[in-house]
Amino acid sequence: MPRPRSLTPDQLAAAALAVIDRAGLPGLSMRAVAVELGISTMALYRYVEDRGELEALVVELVLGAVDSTPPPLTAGPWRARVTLLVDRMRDTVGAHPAVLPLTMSHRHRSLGVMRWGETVLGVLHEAGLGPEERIIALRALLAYAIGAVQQEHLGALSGAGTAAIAELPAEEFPHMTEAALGARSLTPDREFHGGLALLLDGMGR
Amino acid sequence: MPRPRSLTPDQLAAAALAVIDRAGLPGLSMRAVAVELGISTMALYRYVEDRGELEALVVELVLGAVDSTPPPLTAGPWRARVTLLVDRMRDTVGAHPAVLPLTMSHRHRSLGVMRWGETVLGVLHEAGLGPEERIIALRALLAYAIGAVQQEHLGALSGAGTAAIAELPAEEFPHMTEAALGARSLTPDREFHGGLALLLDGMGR
DNA sequence: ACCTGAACACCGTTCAAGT
DNA sequence: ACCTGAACACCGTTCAAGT
Repeated sequence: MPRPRSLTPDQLAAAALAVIDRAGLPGLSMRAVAVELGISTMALYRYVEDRGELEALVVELVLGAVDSTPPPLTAGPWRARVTLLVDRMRDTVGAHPAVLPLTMSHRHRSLGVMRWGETVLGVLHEAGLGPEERIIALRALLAYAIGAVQQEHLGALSGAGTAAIAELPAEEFPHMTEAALGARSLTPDREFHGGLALLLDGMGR
Repeated sequence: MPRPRSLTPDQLAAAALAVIDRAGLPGLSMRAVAVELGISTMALYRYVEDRGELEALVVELVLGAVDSTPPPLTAGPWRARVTLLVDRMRDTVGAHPAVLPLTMSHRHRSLGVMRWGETVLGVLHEAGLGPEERIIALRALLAYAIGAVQQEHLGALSGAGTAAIAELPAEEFPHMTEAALGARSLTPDREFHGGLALLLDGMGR
């Protein structure tokens, strides 16, 4: 229905993302985005069917920014290259954690993510994984990356949550309290790469 | 601030969950929950500070339902027992996928999840993992389970997304299109357990 | 003192009234 | 034909008016 005029979808999404970065996800509204763009609220509907479509544009903008350049062979063995790719995805999503809930309400079919997946599959292919192994590995890597970013930014068991866990009754939660103590020195980065290493170990056989 | 009267937090949460299950997350409103309970809208504020607190109660209700009973030793080796526990978490979250976005906006400190984590750590302990290995493993399992459920229910690369991937230009996405073909016969269950097996393999060394 | 309905300040979206 | 502001039907929450 939109008969665009002077604004590109990317400009719309960038304006919405600016609103989100400034005022958080609750601050996102059609009116706020219109003000950000200096147009009337209703003018937004020239470009977008409804609010959901605007949200989808934001998701595309954020996820589409992931770097899918194939890591050079000089980056090391395939494990190192997959790690580099997964790190890029983590950084991409982690750059705008407030957008995370939107990725869940919009079945994104981001070309950027597709290209990233293509690159990952290529490395896994070189690593000698079979066809089905590659799919399972790719999806597991993506599931882990997304879940880990979520936990890191809003989860119960990581980061700030650790302190709360340490205060659980030790009689009922002996392992949890002990784990919380051990986690004091565990940075989010080491935690993320530790879990990723488990996945990569599993792929190596 | 609430000076509860006749309703328990669980009853509030159950009413809100009923609304969500019937009308979806967008259908959740203070007014709708009040109607569900047969009380005035403002009476809700006797039990709850604001809408966010009500949402948190829903998250607690859903996640708290996870079965944390230690799997009997007869359930098999530790891998099988961890798998059983992770499956339970997957089933718990998967039972109300519409609630998933709420788990992201509310740092849940669910006792149920804590108990589940305690049980998982116990099995990992018996499996011979060291203290830090156990934390990393637990968090990786949780990240994977959450991310996988999300992908399964709303993600881009799984389920219905596969068809769209198969239609990508094969020249630019040779691996993706091939993977989509191979994924035709890959059920969500096998996919989930395939990825989980990768993690477990990594823990086994 | 307690409860609650009207009211307020928002929201997404419709639509008629302007050009 | 195009654009847009008022209006509508919601929303969460405040608060004064009722008991």
